[in-house]
Amino acid sequence: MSATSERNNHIPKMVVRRLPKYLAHAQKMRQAGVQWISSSGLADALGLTSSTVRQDLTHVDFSGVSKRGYSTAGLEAAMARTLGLDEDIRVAIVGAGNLGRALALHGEFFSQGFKICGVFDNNPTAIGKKVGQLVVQPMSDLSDTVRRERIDIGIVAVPSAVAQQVADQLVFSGVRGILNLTTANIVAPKSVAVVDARILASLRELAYAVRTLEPRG
Amino acid sequence: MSATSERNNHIPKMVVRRLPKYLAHAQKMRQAGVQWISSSGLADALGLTSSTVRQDLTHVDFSGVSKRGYSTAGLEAAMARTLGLDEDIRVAIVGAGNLGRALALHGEFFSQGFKICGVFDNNPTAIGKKVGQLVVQPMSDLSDTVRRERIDIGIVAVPSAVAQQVADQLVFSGVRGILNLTTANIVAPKSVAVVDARILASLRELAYAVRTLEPRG
DNA sequence: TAGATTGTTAATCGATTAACAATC
DNA sequence: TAGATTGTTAATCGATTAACAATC
Repeated sequence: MSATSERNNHIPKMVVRRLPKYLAHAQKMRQAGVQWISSSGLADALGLTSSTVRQDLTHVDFSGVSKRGYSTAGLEAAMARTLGLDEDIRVAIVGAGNLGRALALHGEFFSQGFKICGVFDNNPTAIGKKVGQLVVQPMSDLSDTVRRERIDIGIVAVPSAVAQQVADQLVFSGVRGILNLTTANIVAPKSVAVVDARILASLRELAYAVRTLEPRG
Repeated sequence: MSATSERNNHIPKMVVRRLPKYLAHAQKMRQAGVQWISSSGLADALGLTSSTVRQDLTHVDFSGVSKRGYSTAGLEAAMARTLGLDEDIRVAIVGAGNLGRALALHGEFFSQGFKICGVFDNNPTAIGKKVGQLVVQPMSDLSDTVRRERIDIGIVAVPSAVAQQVADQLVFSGVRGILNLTTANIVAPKSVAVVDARILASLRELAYAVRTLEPRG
């Protein structure tokens, strides 16, 4: 099966969620000078089984080598290619509060192929202020900037109460994916992908786990 | 089955992940003055099926009412109780960079029962600076503060390269849960729960979705 | 009462694991 | 070659959905 057809085929949701983990680990290993990693090496590092790893990698246009395992550089490249990270992904952040600014300034995104191309806010006191190299723009500029800068993804970093409204504006402006940092549930047309960052939900999950684990000694 | 035994029983992982969503929606509805919500109302709002909603709620010590549905206030309380949010959860943030500071200042956590009790960093230029009401403490203070302040959860907001090392210090200090904001995979003993916030992984998931959705027109 | 909605059981679907032949 | 490790098939496990009797 060719790379193209494999890439267009459906990859199961749970597999797509793990691909970024393989990418991060392959990158780390390669940078540490490690050239080969086995399915069980990956499994141990990521808390999976070697079976899951091998099964997952069948969905990707990349093969291991008997007796040696997977080339770290090859795996890294294959993951990046499959996830669509071989070209830069252009991102806009809506909301210039603490969280929005922190993400805009978070260097790791740059080094991982995400390019922050605009920061937007409706608050007059925020508009015009600098965030790193960028200047906070009013929401009325959103559509024009998304089109001009060919922005793919919008990050919603506003209060939950206005999250849906901001998402609607992002959809209208033509973004193709939305990262939701709020607790609100965002509804979007099927042509726009929505992923929840779930920071507060993760803390709540932890609160549950903390109470459920063996009781405090 | 009593509340206690139900709470101690295993709740499936996917169900625990959805409980925070029910909580957020029930809270929003109650605040909007809505008293009752049906399983299909919840399903529509959260992108689930009504079957999943009813099935999920069987794991919780709370019942709906025929013909009316679920009381928003009762649902909110049951979710908070089940997740262990009926008392405050005490949190420490390690890493006083952009992301760590943003989370420390993020008001929503306070209003949702998470109390930030300490911010730590190893960088001499960060130590002693104020973050909201708190003063950034050196890492050498971590253990004492975790014990004195009875901190339950540590948030890892440091560069990925030192994430495991920081997690080890948190485990040693006695936290019972870790929220990992880095791309590193954190390994901890079974007695400490680890949840990944997956911000970069979420962006990567979106990058995949964006390329896979109908091609750009 | 009649009708809407829950709680529960059974069926389906998808993800994970186990096992092993093929490979280098 | 011998042995380690992949790729793949089949079995198991868990999550979701469908269907409907019980309920108010």
